[in-house]
Amino acid sequence: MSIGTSLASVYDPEKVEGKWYEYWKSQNYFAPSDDFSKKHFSIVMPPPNVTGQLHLGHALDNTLQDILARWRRMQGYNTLWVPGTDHAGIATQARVEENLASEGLKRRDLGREKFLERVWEWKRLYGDRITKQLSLLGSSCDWSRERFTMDEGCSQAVREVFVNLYEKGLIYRGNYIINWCPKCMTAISDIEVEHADSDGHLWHIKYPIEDSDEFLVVATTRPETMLGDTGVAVHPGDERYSHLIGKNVVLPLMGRKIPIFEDHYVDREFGTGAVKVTPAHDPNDFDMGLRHNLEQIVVMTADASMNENAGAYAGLERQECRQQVVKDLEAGGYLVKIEEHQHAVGHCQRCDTIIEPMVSLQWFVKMKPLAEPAIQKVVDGEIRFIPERFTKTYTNWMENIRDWCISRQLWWGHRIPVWYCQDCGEVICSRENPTSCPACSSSELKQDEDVLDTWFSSALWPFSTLGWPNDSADMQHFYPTSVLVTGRDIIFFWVARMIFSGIEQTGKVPFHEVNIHGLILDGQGRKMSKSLGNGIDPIEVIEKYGADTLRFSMITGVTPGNDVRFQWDKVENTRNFSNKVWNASRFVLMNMEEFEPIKVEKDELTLADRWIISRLNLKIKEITDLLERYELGEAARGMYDFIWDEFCDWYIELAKPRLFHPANGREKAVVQTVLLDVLMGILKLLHPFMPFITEEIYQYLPGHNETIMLESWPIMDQSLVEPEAVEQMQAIMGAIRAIRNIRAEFNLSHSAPVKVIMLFKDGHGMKWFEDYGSYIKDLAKVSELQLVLELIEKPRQAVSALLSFAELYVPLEGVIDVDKEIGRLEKELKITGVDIDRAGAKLINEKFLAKAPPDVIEKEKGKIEEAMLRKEGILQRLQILRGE
RNA sequence: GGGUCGUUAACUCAGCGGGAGAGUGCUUCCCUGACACGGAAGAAGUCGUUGGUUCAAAUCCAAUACGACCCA
Repeated sequence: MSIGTSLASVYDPEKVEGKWYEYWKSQNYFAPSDDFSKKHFSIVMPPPNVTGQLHLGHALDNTLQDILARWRRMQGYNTLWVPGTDHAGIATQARVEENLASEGLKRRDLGREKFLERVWEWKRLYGDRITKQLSLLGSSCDWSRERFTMDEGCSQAVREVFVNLYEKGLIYRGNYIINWCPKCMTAISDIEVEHADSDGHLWHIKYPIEDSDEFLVVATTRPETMLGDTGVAVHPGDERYSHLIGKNVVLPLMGRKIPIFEDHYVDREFGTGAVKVTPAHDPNDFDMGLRHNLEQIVVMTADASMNENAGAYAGLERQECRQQVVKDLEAGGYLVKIEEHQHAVGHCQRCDTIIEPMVSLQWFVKMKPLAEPAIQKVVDGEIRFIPERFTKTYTNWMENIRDWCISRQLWWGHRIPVWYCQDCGEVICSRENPTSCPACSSSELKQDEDVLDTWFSSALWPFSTLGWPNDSADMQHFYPTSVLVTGRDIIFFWVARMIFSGIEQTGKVPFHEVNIHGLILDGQGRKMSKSLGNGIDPIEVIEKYGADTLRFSMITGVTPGNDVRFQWDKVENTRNFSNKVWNASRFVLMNMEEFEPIKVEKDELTLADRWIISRLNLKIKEITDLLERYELGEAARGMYDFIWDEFCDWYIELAKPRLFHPANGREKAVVQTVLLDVLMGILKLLHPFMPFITEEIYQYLPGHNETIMLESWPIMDQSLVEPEAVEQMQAIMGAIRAIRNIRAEFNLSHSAPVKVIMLFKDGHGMKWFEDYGSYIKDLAKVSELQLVLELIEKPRQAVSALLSFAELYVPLEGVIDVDKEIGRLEKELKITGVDIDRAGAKLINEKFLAKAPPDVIEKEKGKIEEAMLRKEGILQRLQILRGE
């Protein structure tokens, strides 16, 4: 019994995948070699958040990286793929707080230290879970180099960068307007705010002019903020208001006198063309306030209720306050009108609470000096976005960037390395924890309570994971990394920040290419989210269908950068493909008995052999080129088509007779060799996409080595590509299809033998079929095949197919319905006519003849010739049938 | 308001200057010694609309409609 027959007829990934992953890991195949003389290929994994488990987006992201890593490794690159996780400050803290809440606890009940212990516990649990999931997916990352954004090395990098930027004056602390989340109780950066259109109102309010009966009407969407108004602005030169410039209004409800001034920011078309200015609670007003030296009056507390500056409204929650203010304005006769108005409202990315813009004391990174070189490197092509269009997304954002608020009023994260002297007020920022004040020697030092934005540490990931700021071997050999693979949703959050951080800290770009992919959507095209409950756990898919299937189904036929809808149908189809690969391999293995490896001579190869070998070599080139261009979707599809259609449906079928009824032992050995070689080539090409099944099959193949992972990536051998073999095979396939078509149309049973006569126009074509007529006999179930150059009498009782190189007849005495056959031919005649007209129109067009490239003209000539021949054949055939 | 992407067969999507493709579904036949998670054959599309460039446009350009997303 051969190996093949002992294999199950249905592939079961569950029995295979875990085993090989353990093997690969134990053999250390994922780690790069110490031989740093080889060209390197390195990727750092976008670190998943330790907030929970991986979703399909991570599965896609890591599949893409694993394909690139496995492929480059096989190509001989010293390949390093660094895995790791992100502490995800605000997100993780929120999850742990939720958890605490279920025990009736708040973080302040525990205190900073105890709380952090809880978070570390959480991190261990979910960090491990993520590691497990990445393993299940087959990720060939080097676990010995696994990192975490808050491990010692990364923390050292964070500290170094902070101090560095601080010393250069690129980090500063100050009172500026920031986005405050009243639920998370922390400042957040501009990009952590999500804007959503909402139906609101536009309140028109009268502001009386000081010492006058006149008044001015302002329009606002947020009347409660008027309590903090410190000015009214109009567009410069707006004649409606020019006489009021320099005067004051008396702020209703508060009685404060505030100035009227001009500013270009004001849109004269919006509302009344006059706006109230609240510098402490609106970013635009903040800027105007700075331009015109206005007072900033914060009227809210950290939980977004009104503070003592709100006078009588102190203590009210901001929504209640709004209602009360409107009511009071109305009572006082200040309310002119209320309009329906749609406007964008900012929400916290994490908890969806409405953001309160607020002036607050925070730490910032000065962005202009960092952004400029970061834009330049991309413009210069030192960093290339794939697809290219994301370059614009990146540069547009970088060009309009504002300073980055990096302090967070959280506990989970890197604590800001700044101390304040309690005695003299000195601010100390240093690499080592200070013990005494350098100014007054006091030991009363207090560290800043805040932590850094979680993206501050992610921004350093490509070099912090390689050992920076130490001059490590990994840093020397693997930095800059080769490519960054990530989703289009974090270009701003992460990619941009890695670029400017890398350039600033290491003097080099962190990577040369950025491969951006889209998002995984649900079957209806919606983003997967917790609230919709439409998320799919990759583990569920892996358990049902296997990791290879999940990987392959997510990327097949997907355009780079485009979103992907997750379809169970497609997963199932891919499962079928896995099974196809399995069974084709099983077939090959089943027929390996008595196989001794032989050296096959070229003239021993049949047409089918030469055809499949040619096709394989062309496929090697095609797949390699596609991978080079990051067209992984097309590459996967190319493998699918080649394996299923060309290898299984044609080559294996043609191999059968030679395996089952060989003329001699040598003939069988030849076909066995070709089958094995082609299968080996297929497995290697497929391995990066489907690592598990390819390893499993590989290990059964005669002559295999340790692992398919260490096999070299195939290279096209031009000497094995024979275009004539491909052409000849195509002609024969065409004839087979024509006969099968006739069988189907005339309901000839599978077992019914048919006779076929082929009439050739010349000996060249006939020769092709003489040598390989057996293909037609075998695959079209033809009992008798006559090849002729002349027919004494063309059979009337026959069905015909007109091929470009021959006329094909299937005599069907008694079976054929002449009228039906005439109808069939007339339809074909019409199609042929269209072909002739189209090609003909081109060929009589002088401009076409003058301007089109010669090969295109030749092609058109060929088409028309071929169609004319077919037409002639059809006409003759019709004559015969009609008995004319 | 600015920007990006999409609009191709019933559905989900490839293709992106020279004869409309795949998978699923549908119709017909077939358990033919790898696979019914299979094989064979077939039906099915004025490639959103309107202009333009070109010998040639699903493919390039410009408008436009609709949908999705991003930024403000």
